[in-house]
Amino acid sequence: MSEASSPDQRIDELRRVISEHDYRYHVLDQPTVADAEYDRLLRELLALETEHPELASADSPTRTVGARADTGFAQVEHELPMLSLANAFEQVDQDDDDLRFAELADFVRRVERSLGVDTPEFSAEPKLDGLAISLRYEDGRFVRGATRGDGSTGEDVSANLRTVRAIPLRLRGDDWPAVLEVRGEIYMRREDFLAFNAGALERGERTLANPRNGAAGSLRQLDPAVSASRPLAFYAYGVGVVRAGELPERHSQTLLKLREWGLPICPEVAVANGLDGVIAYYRHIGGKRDALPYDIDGVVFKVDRYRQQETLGFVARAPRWALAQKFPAQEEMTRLHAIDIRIGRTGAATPTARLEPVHVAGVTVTNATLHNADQIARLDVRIGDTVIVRRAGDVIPEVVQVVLEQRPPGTEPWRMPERCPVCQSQLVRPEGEAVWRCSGGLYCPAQGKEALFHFASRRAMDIDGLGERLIDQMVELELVRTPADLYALTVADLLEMKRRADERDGTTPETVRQGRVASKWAENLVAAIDATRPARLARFLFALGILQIGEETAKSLARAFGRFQDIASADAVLLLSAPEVGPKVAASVATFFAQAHNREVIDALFQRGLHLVDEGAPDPSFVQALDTGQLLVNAKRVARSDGGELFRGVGEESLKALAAGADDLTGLLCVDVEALANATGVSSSRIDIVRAELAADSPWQQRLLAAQAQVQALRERLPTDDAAAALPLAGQTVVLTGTLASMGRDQARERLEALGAKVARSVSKKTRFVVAGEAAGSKLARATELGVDVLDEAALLELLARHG
DNA sequence: ATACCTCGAGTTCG
DNA sequence: CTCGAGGTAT
Repeated sequence: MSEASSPDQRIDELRRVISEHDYRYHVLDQPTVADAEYDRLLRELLALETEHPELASADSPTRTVGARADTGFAQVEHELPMLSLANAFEQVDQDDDDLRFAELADFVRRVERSLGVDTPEFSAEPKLDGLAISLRYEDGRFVRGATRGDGSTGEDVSANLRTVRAIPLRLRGDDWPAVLEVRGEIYMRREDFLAFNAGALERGERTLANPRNGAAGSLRQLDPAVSASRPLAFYAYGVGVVRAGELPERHSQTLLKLREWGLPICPEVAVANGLDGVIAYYRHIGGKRDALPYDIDGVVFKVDRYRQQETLGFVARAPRWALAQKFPAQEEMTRLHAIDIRIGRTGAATPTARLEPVHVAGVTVTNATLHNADQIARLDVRIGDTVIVRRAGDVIPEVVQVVLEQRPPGTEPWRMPERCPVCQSQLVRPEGEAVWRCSGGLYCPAQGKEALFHFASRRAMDIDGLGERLIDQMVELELVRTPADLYALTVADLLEMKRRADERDGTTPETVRQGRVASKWAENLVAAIDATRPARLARFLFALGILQIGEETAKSLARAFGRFQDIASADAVLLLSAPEVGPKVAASVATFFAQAHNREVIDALFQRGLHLVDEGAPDPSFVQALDTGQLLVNAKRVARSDGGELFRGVGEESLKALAAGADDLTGLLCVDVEALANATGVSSSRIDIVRAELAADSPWQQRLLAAQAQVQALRERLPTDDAAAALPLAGQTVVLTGTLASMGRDQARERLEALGAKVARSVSKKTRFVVAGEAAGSKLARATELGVDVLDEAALLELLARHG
């Protein structure tokens, strides 16, 4: 590169070199210069062009941004319409390939029959999730680019397309047709999309919803400078109008030609033979879908030979020689019609989006959770919005984002209603919590129903046949209000209820019209309820639906106390010492049993024959830890969580030392301060504080004395012989994942728990081992990652057998 | 105080 | 499965 060259020579040379680098980067995917060097060349060219405006050129690789379009885009009629492809969907839940790919198989068979060919050849390529465009080249120069529009008329977005580096402004070589229309897809690489959004977030600008929207939105910018700032990419996948004889005989060869001319072609394109070939290709691309640097929504198959394409022709507007085989979509856009409030068992008010039905990942989605009011505010979801719905990870649909461009005018931010939609009670949000709750409690039918449903559910009392519909009817016809009412039901009650429900709904079942009465279901239900009368303590505790008490905590309480009555009457100060129980949980339990209406329901249950079959002795280590010192410590924690303060300035160590020095509470109240101070090393001023707060008829004195009596009662119930052999898996945490052939997960869990193991839900480094069945997923991966032992089903069975 | 680790609770569709 | 929050270990 000579220093002496004139500006126009240097400009020519730079343009040539930069174009070559663009080609190597975008088409060959083999860059030969570092980004910095490329940028330097580009800057030099830009400087020269600015300095010598007379040497400017529309197809300079600087892609100097064109003028802003004020009035929108000109309409462009496509000389040859841009086709839409027939879509085929994989039938999920089908093992047989012929059924899974029924539409694809039909397509291939139709092609075979029409052509009289045995194994037709298809050009196969991924279907990029972007925006289809058409580029027009005249004498090798880019003259115009347009969106697909409705297929026959699109919008002229030439100025924006000129800023896309992957689109050549001049074709390479010299054997191109005088007029060439290239069809292809504008898209955004995932990586570029993420980087762009990260940058936008930093600059406080609006982020793009997803790569597809990013590509489409960027092209429709009136100001090309905005397009230029977006990381757009392009792949060509076909041609529009060309004169006969100017192209090869096959589509796949045309793509190679386009590549020679400098147009980027997706490297995944291939030729597939017959049905087996196209299915294999679909699988191949599906398998590397996540590894591809861009989003795709399927693959496209086109009959490769143009001659054969002509024979097949068109149906309506879709070619009979091409088919798009779609992957199950992971994200879709749809309209949000309304936001409903659901009231859960605990009164939690959960907003739910009611959506225009849309296919996502193989199912039709009509509802999606919005979690809570904060989430709605964060997304700024409004009624009437177009939203993007995703089935994340597994199954549960969620609203990911609002498409602001499509927001109808006149919308307002959504607000949580003031009253419960079911019982009209005030909705309140406890301080520091994210959820709003209906304050109606059991008065609220929604909460009552949910409480009943929970009571009857499989993991609680497991009342077979008592489902949501039946509970709805029972509550609405005022047959049942609380779980206790279930145990008073008779077959006659149920039949009467059914009759009234049918009457109310105006439905008369076939059996009634025939003058018969179907009563089997009612007999079964009464029997199912009766079967739950002998109940297990932990399940019953869980079934009561105490806030914060799930299965695990219920088990922990059951094990620690051994007897229902001792839990129901326990002070929070005792509860706090049970494993996994802290101040919040302890308060929740104590409050529940302090409520008169809860006690009434429980009494009624016992009166109607419910009894606990597995009550036993309390857990020795739990009871032993509950000495006077621990009671004082617990009292201090309980007081603090109530927002108060007890034994201010006296630490836990000091409290324990004092209790130890004074034997018990009574001793602590009577003993000589000086002597105690000497014996324990706790300052007499601290002892005074403790004693002042435990003064006669102070509430805490009453309470702690009662608590001490409760502990004493537990002590008396401790097992006399300590021969209770240690369980083989005591203290070990294990995790189950995947499907076991020989037993259900619940059964495996019970058997492991019977050996003393704790069966947790997630894997951590504290997990002793993971049992991995068939189709184990992320938990197995995590176990491997953390180096946790993994047992297969055979090893589990062996372990269970070894320990009886 | 902080960093895990678990649990509780709510969730959709067929 | 995910989120939030409670509990415990450090």
